Amino acid sequence: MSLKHAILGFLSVRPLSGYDLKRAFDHSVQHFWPADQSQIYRSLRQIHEAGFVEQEVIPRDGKLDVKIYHLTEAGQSELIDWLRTPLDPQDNREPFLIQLFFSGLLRQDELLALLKHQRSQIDDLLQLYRGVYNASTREVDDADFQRRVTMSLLTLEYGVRLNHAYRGWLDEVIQRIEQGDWSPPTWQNMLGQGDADQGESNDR
Amino acid sequence: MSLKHAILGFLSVRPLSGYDLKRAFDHSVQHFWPADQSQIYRSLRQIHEAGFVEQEVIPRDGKLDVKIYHLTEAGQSELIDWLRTPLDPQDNREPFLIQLFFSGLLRQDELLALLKHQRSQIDDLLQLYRGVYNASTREVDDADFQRRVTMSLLTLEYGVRLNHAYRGWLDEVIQRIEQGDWSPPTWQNMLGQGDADQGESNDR
DNA sequence: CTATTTTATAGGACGCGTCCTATATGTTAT
DNA sequence: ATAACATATAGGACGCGTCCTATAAAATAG
Repeated sequence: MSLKHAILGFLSVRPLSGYDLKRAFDHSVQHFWPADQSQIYRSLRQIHEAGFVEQEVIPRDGKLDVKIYHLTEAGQSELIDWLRTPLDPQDNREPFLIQLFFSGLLRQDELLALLKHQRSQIDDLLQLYRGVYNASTREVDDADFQRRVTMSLLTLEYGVRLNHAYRGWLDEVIQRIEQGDWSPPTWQNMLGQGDADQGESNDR
Repeated sequence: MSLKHAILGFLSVRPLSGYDLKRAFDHSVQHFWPADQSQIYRSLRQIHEAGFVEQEVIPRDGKLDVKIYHLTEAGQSELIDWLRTPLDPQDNREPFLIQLFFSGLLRQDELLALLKHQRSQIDDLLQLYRGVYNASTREVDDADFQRRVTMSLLTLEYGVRLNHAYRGWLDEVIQRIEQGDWSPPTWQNMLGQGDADQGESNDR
């Protein structure tokens, strides 16, 4: 259900067409929420039917009309309601884990090739993130815009942190398998290398 | 496409019914690949039509037949082929990031409440994982079984590592927002607190 | 000058996943 | 004794997402 709300989020800044929205997605949240063009238009239609946006139709001779979507009050409050709603965390299906889980059917060198390929993929992603970071830290204007840039960087940081952790895990798995170490990891091992923090300070 | 291959994976160990498969999923890979009962049966039908499994039909008076699925040679090689195929990493859509991204419409205390709720959810998950870990380290029999337990623990370790990183990131975001610090994080910040490793050793 | 890209919207087909419901019997809880 | 759960399979409806295709004109690249 997040795509519709992300659209409302963008429209809360200023009115946009479906095409504008596609670009907005591609330029800001694409890293953690890629949006399909078709899906945007379909969602827009549903959002419109629900009364969360109004269409400003701009005719173009011969071609299909351009439709600029304006957030209504109902849309604004729907968005804010959703923003306030705690979501339960997603189960992040990672197909690679299925491969690893059933990799008993592979030879050790095949498994290692798979793991190393995965690691290089993560490295590529991490480098891509770094590029995004470098690009985004160049222009900072007013305070409101600054806040938005920071938000953007926080979500980017999420991506970097998680992929960095992924990379670290892959490294250790590769090391263990290369050394033929099939002993089960300890819980301390699981939390990360030198980390002695037990995380027993749940303040809630 | 991973569900079908996961099913083939389970069937490569021993023939199972749809019902058995559902239990197998729930007891071993549920943490990173929850499987819907209906979806399992549907996939089983498709896998059967593709010739990757054979049905052993066991009639039950009045009730629907029990069908035990046996992996065929075609199925075995399909599985091994897939296991050898490098997959590109998934984009892990995390709805919470959308909320954070558009949280400019919330008051600071509302944002903090959201963040802390998320953190407690992660803590719950982490504790659940710890329970799974404790349960799985109790029984270790033969060497082949040991290998499977270790595989299981490696995937669990993946979950622990990533959620641990998630938690750490949340903690820092909470801290920054509580201190009203809206300055953009540095790249060093992004890679994790005291971590000076630049990860420039891409051997591929 | 031609080919591609950009601007702009939208439908079709299909895959995967979730939730709900139906059917039917035996076995445990309360 | 009755309610709930386990065993076992399967269809319907629906949502979200992806990929492909159509249409059409202007702008830009080679």
